[in-house]
Amino acid sequence: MPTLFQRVSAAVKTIPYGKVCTYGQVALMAGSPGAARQVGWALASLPRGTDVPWHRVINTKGEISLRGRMDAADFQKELLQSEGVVFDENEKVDLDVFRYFPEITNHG
DNA sequence: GCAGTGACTAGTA
DNA sequence: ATACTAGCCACTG
Repeated sequence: MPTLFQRVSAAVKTIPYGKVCTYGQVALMAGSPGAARQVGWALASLPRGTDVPWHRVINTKGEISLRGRMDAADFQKELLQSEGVVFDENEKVDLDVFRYFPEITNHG
């Protein structure tokens, strides 16, 4: 059984280019619905230059949630914009357009 | 084991 | 819309 860190990493890697996902959604993908906080912990624990597209993970409000890491938040925003993600004047993402659901169903 | 903390989320006022 | 509260799970001291 891989660690949460590994599961989160794998889940985030499934987010395609130009799409974003919420912490809760990633937690669900990782097999721990409700463990959105742990997703943040796992992403914060990611190394620099990782293969994990951590920047495609935002909160349920469509905002970049990085607390105490505004520099990283700006970096994430730039990365997303680089992928074609558009931000509101409030620096929010239109989740209705960008939120990505990788066939998360309970019947499987 | 207990208490504190955290890149979260949903509910209530 | 903002502020406060409760729940969540894993790491750290």
